Amino acid sequence: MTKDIFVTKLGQLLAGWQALSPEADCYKTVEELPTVLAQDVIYWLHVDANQQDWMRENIDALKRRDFTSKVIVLANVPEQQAAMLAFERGALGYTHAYHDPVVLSQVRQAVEFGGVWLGQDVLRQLIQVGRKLTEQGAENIEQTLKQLTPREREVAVMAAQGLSNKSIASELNITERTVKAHLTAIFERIGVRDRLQLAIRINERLSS
Amino acid sequence: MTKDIFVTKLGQLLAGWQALSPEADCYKTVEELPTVLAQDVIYWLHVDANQQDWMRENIDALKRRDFTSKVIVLANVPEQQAAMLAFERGALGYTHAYHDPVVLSQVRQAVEFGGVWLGQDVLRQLIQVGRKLTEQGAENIEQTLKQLTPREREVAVMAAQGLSNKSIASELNITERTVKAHLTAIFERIGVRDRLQLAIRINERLSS
DNA sequence: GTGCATATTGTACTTGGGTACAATAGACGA
DNA sequence: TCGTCTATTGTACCCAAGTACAATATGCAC
Repeated sequence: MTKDIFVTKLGQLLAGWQALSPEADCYKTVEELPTVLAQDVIYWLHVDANQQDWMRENIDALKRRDFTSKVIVLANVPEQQAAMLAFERGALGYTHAYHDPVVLSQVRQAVEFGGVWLGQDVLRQLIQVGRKLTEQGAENIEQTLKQLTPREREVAVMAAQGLSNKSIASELNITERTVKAHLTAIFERIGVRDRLQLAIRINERLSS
Repeated sequence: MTKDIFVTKLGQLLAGWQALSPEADCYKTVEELPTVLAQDVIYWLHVDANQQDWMRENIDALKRRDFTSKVIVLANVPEQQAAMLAFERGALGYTHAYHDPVVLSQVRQAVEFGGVWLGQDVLRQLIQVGRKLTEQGAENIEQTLKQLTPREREVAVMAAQGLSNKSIASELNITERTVKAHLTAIFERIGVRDRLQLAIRINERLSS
């Protein structure tokens, strides 16, 4: 059975949380947590407004302890910004701290079964910006880079990041001349005329 | 009580779906659906591999009928691409068609309670690309460009698009020398050393 | 009127990027 | 074995980009 562990500065469970999980443990900080824990644990991290740094650090700490641990963030004041930060650091859920136990149970189950939980607004925002990048991005870039040999790919990416031929050369332990040779081949293959065009083409949607 | 309506080319419910919702209706196409329906409906759209167009059209059709309708996509072969397309069109869930009824029930509840459901991999991809755009993106670029004079902004953007000094000059009806002067000022102000760095900086997060 | 910011242009110079000729060597499949 | 692909390097050359000296004109705030 999955165990719930709450981390909240309050030092005790909110009524809703207790209803959700009567036998849950509760700690004030991540540091207080015992080093050895059961396998199946869901951590509920309670976060006040304007504590994004604290949240991030604590998620990181939990992930360090056990990379597979499942973390759900309970926000007093849910914000898209914070939500995305949370998910980026590896949280699997982000929801309102004062939600109905029914909803919280919902969130927990989603996470328990390997899914994630987030509000529609958060998702919507992610979708809008995310899709273009993945659709044209990943795909097109891959398509573009796939035309190149492995070595050329290295050079192409480095050049696109703004490195000089000299830097690339010393990075790859080859001469500047060789870098130039690769670049000439790259330009030809990709169909651009110089490294600036290459950078634009590659960075266009790569920003992953 | 929420009603489940399945749309699948199979013409009948899979065993798992039946277990999930014994009294669910089932249609072969969206067109077959009766025009008037109960309020609380969750549509399950069953999609084969390589049918993204079909999926998109059907989600759109369901949304047209009732903008608030909740759509969950059941994919025979789940793909991130398709998942993001689905969410973009307004779907609230995307999962494997042959998942265990327990999981499906999970998905349904999440959607029923106003959440969404998606796999970790999909989310992860969205987060990575999405966050930067929203956080640093538009904002930082504006911040960067705001340091420049109007004329410099024009030049900066054109240079970042890969235009040569000569092109920019003729485009703006000024001499190449003037373009260079602007660029020198731009580099100084922005804190980059050449037009490639400028392009990277500007294109970095502009793609929104 | 005196500064200050903006926009414009000139000449001369340095330098990094890119191309045009190359050549050499290893890996690998037909 | 022979040809093709990949990776490497050399010399010489051209040119766009950028800098180092500038100067000039306009508009606006104090």
